[in-house]
Amino acid sequence: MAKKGKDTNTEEKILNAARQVFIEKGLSGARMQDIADKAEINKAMLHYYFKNKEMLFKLIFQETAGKLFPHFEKLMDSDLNFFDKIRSIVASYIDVIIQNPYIPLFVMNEMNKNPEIGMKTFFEAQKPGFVKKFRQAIENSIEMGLIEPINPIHLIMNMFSMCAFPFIAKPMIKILTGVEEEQFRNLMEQRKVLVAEFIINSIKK
Amino acid sequence: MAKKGKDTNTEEKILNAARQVFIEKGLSGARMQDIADKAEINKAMLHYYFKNKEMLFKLIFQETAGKLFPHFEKLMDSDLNFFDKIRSIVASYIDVIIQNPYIPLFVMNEMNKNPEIGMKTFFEAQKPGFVKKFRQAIENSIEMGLIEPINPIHLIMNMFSMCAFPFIAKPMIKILTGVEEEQFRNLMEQRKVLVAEFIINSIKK
DNA sequence: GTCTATATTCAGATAGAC
DNA sequence: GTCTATCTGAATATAGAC
Repeated sequence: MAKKGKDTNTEEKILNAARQVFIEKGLSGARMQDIADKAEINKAMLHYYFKNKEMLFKLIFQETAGKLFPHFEKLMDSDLNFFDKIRSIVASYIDVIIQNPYIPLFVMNEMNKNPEIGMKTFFEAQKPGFVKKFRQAIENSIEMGLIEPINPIHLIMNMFSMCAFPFIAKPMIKILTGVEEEQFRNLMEQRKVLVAEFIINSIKK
Repeated sequence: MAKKGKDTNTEEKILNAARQVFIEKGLSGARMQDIADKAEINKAMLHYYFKNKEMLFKLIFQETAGKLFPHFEKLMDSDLNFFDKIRSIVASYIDVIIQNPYIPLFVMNEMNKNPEIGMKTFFEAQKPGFVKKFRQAIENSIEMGLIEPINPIHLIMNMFSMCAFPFIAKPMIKILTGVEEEQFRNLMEQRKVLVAEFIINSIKK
């Protein structure tokens, strides 16, 4: 609570540096030296503050994965109608990813490559209640004749796919379509509205 | 041309082993020793047949990336109507991924992490003509009043997102929804039809 | 808490016999 | 072509002075 600069103390500096390096390079690609350099300290400090590379990684991973499903549960509890809930989730989800574009690939990749590193128990604890609530909302909407019948799991997969995948596939999209950085950003902005309407268009009766 | 077994010669054995290891662990996570073990030879052989790790990786990557967009160009040239083209692409694309479920994550991840390793030029050469043809087909369908106006890039992104992303997110999907391996396979089978209809439902006039 | 120097382990690559 | 043994460099981790 002293200086309150951004990188107040050494621990903060390390965590900030580790976050950048791990998210950019992944666990196996990251180098402790890179983290030390970026934090402007030396390698020995890393081990003073954090037992080893794995511990440091686990911290960063769990912190990062926690950002993946922000306030969706509150959103599901709100009194918005079903379609507006979809609109809100899509918009805020894409917005989160625009702010942190590397997170989806980072999380998905590490979950595939390092299934043991505690992410399973982490998510099982975290298991966002919003999934259950979302499934329920879908089933209700079907019963009420508001939308066409569809397996809720497919609908949820479709939604998150269209939100997250373009960021994962960004390098390929840029090559295949010829869009540049700024146009890509514009496209992602558009998707905050477009994806929701695309979904609603498809399921509404 | 002698034995014609599956792993006839050493080179084949190495390539098969390298393919498995690289796709599972990625470039930075793969170990030459793992490849040698899996190929049932020793490390020295790897360097006898392939200059170094990078060369071997580049080969595997390009071979693998080449599988990503199979015969789509032929398909676009066929005389199927627009909706049936979508149905065909979705079905055959998901089918390819079911056969090779790790490919999307592998390719996307390495393109992000190792943008220099020649994938850019590779895809610019390969640049599947089907994208241009697909865009054209979408624009035609809009002009003909067959479908609602939509930016072709968004439509293409939506389609490939829904096809590929569930495989990338598989570990998370299994945790969040509680589905097991076999149910997951069933879901993916269903998507060969479901995704196309979901899209068509959304855009048809 | 922070640093320099060093230990240790691991991984990629090579030499050289057969 | 194939192997064993070895070299070299890199990366994680630790010891110990300040």
